[in-house]
Amino acid sequence: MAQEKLSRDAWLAAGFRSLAKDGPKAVQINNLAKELRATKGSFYWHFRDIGDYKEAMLDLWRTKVASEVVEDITAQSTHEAKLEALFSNATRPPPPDYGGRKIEPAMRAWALTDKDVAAALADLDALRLGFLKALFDDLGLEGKVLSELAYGAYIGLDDLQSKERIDSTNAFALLKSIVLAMAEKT
Amino acid sequence: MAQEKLSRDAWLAAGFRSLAKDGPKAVQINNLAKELRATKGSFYWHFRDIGDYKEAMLDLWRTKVASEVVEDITAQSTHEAKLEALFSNATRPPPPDYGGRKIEPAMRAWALTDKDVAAALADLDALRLGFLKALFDDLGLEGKVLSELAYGAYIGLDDLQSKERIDSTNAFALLKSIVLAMAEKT
DNA sequence: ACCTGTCAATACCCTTGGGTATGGTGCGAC
DNA sequence: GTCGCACCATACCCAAGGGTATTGACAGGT
Repeated sequence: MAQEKLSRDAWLAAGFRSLAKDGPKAVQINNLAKELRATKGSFYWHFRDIGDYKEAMLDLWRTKVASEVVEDITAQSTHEAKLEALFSNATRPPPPDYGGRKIEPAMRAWALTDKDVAAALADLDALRLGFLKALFDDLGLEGKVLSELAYGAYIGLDDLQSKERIDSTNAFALLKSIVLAMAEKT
Repeated sequence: MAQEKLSRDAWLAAGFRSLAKDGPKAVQINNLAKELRATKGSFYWHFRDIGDYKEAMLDLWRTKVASEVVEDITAQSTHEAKLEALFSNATRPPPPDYGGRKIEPAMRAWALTDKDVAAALADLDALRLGFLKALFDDLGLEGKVLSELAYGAYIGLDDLQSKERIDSTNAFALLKSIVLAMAEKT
């Protein structure tokens, strides 16, 4: 954490760590600088202002962290493999450098007070919900309502897990078995 | 909203409205005063400082809004009626004066940056999870994991509903039918 | 050796928000 | 009517945080 030259990515990673650790209001220039043992001088070299920084965080999050679940699953061929990939992805947290498991609840919290974050999150939600709906529809199930339930459970369990000492693997396994049982009926 | 004399409760209600509408960082003295067409003079008459105010909000929320679901359900006698009350409670939002449906996601967001809110929320989570577990256990189901899944879905759907244009009633109905089907198997 | 571009430290300014002190205003009690 | 208290407005102070300007350190190329 104490290196000679700081990079844009180093500042962004510090932002994700702080966001995951202490919530949206910890994403402050002075705070990040202290984390990196640097000063604002470096920050304002790499970023025009804090809006620019936020934008960069959202871009990085959208592409590198959040959306790759979809790509992971579309890579699979059979429906069973897709479901498998879906639930294993739901269980596996993002890399720690991008905030780990706490990053998404923190982003959703941030969206409450920041319109840009809210917009990015709305895009992601629509993407994931549409994707889930299509996946469940292909299985002959009621995609719309089932996708909402599943995604809701995903969000809520992530939030619960980030606050209380709860492991969501069992809950996801239960949900998976439920979906499988429903799919077999058709 | 423009009345002669302000009461402690009026300030608190304004806090809940602001919290639900614009997130945790909208709960500021000047902002609340503007909402109530008053000034800080009134605030500091009714409350010692902002910590005192937060404490009062949490107390009110804990007792009047959040916990009454549990009481609502324990009032029922049969298991079926309890389940019915559970899911109808999950669908019905809190009164608008206490922030309506958006209040709980906002509280969970607030918990990320405020230790007192986090503590209150942890209590509530433990209460509800324990309650759900007991209820499902009584039905002969795997209470622990099922309660986590159900509560996770509750939290997530609430959050989704507060951000995107989604109605959670169908998802809850589906979850309810799933629980009923599992209960019949025993 | 020197110049140039990259990167960062320091010292500021300005706005915002919590907090305080003090001075009103209305109204019931006597 | 005037005293006293509940209630609130006004004018401040202070710390924090975003933003800017200036200066300095170091490297690579010539």
